[in-house]
Formats: sequence, structure tokens, C-alpha cells
Amino acid sequence: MRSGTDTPQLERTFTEAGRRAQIVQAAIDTIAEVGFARASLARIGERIGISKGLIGYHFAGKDELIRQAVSEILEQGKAYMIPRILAEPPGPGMLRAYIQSNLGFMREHPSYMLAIAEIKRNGLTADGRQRFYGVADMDGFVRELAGSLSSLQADGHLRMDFDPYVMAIAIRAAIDVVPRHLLDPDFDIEIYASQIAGVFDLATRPEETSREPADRVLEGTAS
Amino acid sequence: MRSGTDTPQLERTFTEAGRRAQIVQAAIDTIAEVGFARASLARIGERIGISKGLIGYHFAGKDELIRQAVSEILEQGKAYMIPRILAEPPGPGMLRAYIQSNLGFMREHPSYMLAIAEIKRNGLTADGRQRFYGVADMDGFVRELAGSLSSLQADGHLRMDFDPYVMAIAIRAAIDVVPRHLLDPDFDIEIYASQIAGVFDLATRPEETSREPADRVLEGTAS
DNA sequence: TCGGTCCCTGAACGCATGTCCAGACATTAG
DNA sequence: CTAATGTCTGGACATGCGTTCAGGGACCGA
Repeated sequence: MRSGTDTPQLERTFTEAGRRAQIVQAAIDTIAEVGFARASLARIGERIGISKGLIGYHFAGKDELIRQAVSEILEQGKAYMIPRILAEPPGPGMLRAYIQSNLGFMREHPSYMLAIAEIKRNGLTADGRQRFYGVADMDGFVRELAGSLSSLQADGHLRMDFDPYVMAIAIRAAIDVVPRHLLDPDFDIEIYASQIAGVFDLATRPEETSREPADRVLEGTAS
Repeated sequence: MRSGTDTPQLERTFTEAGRRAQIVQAAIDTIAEVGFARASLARIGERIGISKGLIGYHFAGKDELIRQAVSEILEQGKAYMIPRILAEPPGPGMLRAYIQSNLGFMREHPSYMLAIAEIKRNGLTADGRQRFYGVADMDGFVRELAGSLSSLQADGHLRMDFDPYVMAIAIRAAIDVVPRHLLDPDFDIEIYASQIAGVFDLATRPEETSREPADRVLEGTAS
């Protein structure tokens, strides 16, 4: 085995870098397609025409491969969302941008979201801990969001009478449930995104600014 | 094997009825404790001091055992929630009672909810279908709730400018996420229940009746 | 006592998995 | 040419799983 650590070290050759990326992509696609439980190394390799032994050559083990896949997805998600959120002035618009950009990323990369949902659900160790998140674990997202909500509250941009932690859990739940409905033909992620943004806008926007016509608030921006 | 069908037939002896109930309970507790993936028949049997062979004697297979566990949990949940919902007059109070009674059941039976969440997440077949729900599958809950919301809208008890299906998904998501936080010491299910009920009350209550003081709406009833 | 039914164990089986390894092949350096 | 290195395969191996089965007690009626 070449790279035994979790932190991606310098890749020696051009071939290795390409293979590693190819294998990570195959892992994501396979997990999204057949689920975590059935995404064996043999099946992942089969997708790109290599043996499972080769995966062991490029990665220390299955765990490192999964960690790389998670890292890849989270990096791309952050790169997509952060500029869209920071483009908003401080206030309720940032929460709307958070929800809309997260769901927009899901719409553009459904296999990423299906894969990471699978990994999150099936990657529990015996004591209930997550195995595949090091620095950026997904439950941390709730705390991050709760902190942001709390700051916006403190600055008077959101109403004060809700618990930021509770609200953050509910918002993340409304977002994280989406992968389960991506294959449902009755489910329209565009409508869902704008309406969910409207629900939490109503629940968090200070009352003095909530006098806009209701349809304006609930329909949201067309993105 | 004695009972090969899914519909529970008459149990022949007192011993068998007792054993079956004991095994179902052990399955629920084991799944809640170590997760679905690690809840093998051997481990389930170990909890009550029997061999895994005996499970195969009382149940047609692992699938039937899991189905019995799901059925048991859903029956108890419905028995808990339905009278509490029907006690409310038609209107926004019913939605509040739905949310509060569902979360109340979770509070009283955390292992039930952990177990059913595990089964729901890990009991997917190759083509993405659920394996363990026959008549009452859990995704049907979203449709049930959407139908109820739609009826309440039609009768003028809820505002018209939200999509019932979208709202139902968000409400179920906010409820179904709770098992993941039951072990978190920062998580207070009482506060969560009343605030979530308030969020969706705000989002669905017709505007002419939403002029109550905000704290009255958000704090909800103390149950 | 004898036979039958119920309850239960322990082992064997087939299957799928992740890891590990001996070796093949190609390319490059000396 | 020879040696070394990077890349890759195919198979062996141990593990854990659900299922199945032969058999052994316990109990009970005849």
C-alpha cells in the first residue's frame, strides 16, 4: 500500500493521482446507485474495469476510500454554497440563501447527495460514532448553522423567540431528507426549495419585516 | 419452522406466544443499541440467552422478525397518537397535536424510535424499495399527512398558499430526525416539540388567526 | 413403558465481504 | 542487458452472516 494516512499526501506519479480520483468517483457513483451495503470493493472496481486488489494498492483500505469520497463531496458543497450565502446582506436573506444553495447543490449533484446520505446512515461504528468524518463531520453542520442563527439573532436580524439549536435541527432535517425523495416523480426540488425557504423565513423573520404579501414570502426567489 | 406467513396466525401454545414476543422485544432493543447492521440473529439471541437457531424455529427468517418488530412499533405509535389528535377540534390544533403526540411517543419509547429509524434506513432492497413495510409503510405517512393537510386547507382551516406535500415532507423530516438526537445531552425533546409545533403553526395557520402574541404561538401548549 | 409433540442447541453449509500476497507485465535507469 | 520501480491481476484467507438440519431433552397422553 502506498498511502496509509488519512491526510492526502503528495501523490508520486501522474498515474496514481488519476487513478485515485477515478476510484473515488466510482465509489461515489456506486454507493449512490446500489447503496452502501452493496457497494463492495469488487463492484466499485468493476464499474471502471479494475480489480479490487488495485483499490487496496491505491488506498490503505475501504475506510480511507470512503473518507476521500466524503471529503470530495463536502469540499465541492462548501465551494458551491459559501459564495452564494456571503453574497447576501446580513439578515433573513442569508438563511434563505443557505437553504436554496444547499438544495441547489443537491439538484445539480444528486449522486453526491445520495452517496453521502448512504454513507452517513450506514457508516456508524459499534458505539454510535461516525467513522468517516474527521475534521468536518456532518453533525457539526447543525452546530455551525445554530451559531449563525444565534449571531443573526444577536444583531437583531432574526426574531428572538426561537431556540437557534432547535431551529437548526429542523432546517437541516428539511434539507437532509431530500435525498430520500430525489427518485420520487411527485417530488419537485425547485418547489420544495422555495417553499421550505418560505417556511423558515416565516418562522425566523422579525415581525416588523414580515408584512409583505404572503405569496411573496412563500414563493421565494426563483433562483 | 412454524409460522411462515407474514400475517400473524394463531399461535399454538402459550410458550410460543411468549417467546415470539420476547424475541421481537430483543430485536428492537438490539437494533436500537448497536444498529441494524450489527444486529445479527446471534446477537439478538444472546441478549435473552437463546441460540440463533431458536429464532429460526419461531420465525420464518430474519425478515419476518423485523416485520413483526416494525408492526409492533407502528401499532403502539398509532394507538398513542390517534386519540390525542382526534381530541382536537378541526383546525391548526390538530397539526399541533400530531406533532406533539408523535414526539411524545418518541420521548416515552426512545428505543422504539431508534430501532425503527435504523430499520427504515438500512432495510432498503437493491432497487431502493423498502423491504419491511407491507400495509403501512412509513413513507405512506407523508402521504397521509399531506392528505390531512389538504383537507384542512379545503375547509379553510389552514392557509392556502403552501403545497401540502412539501409541508408534509418537512414536518415528517423534523419529526423523524429526532432519534438521531436522542442521545445528545444538549437536546431537549420537550423544547423541541413545542418549538417545532410553533414553527409549522406559523407556517400553516391562516393569517386572520395568527394575531396572537408571538410567544403564545411559539411556546405552544405544555402538553 | 412407549410414542409423539414441543422446545431448543450446536454445528455445518453456502455466500459475500475486506484484506493480503505472490507474481506478471511494462517502463525506465544504470 | 540487467535491475529496479510502478502498476495491476487473480486467488487465497479469515470473518461474519442467515439458513438449515440432525439430534437431544422435556412433557404428556395412551
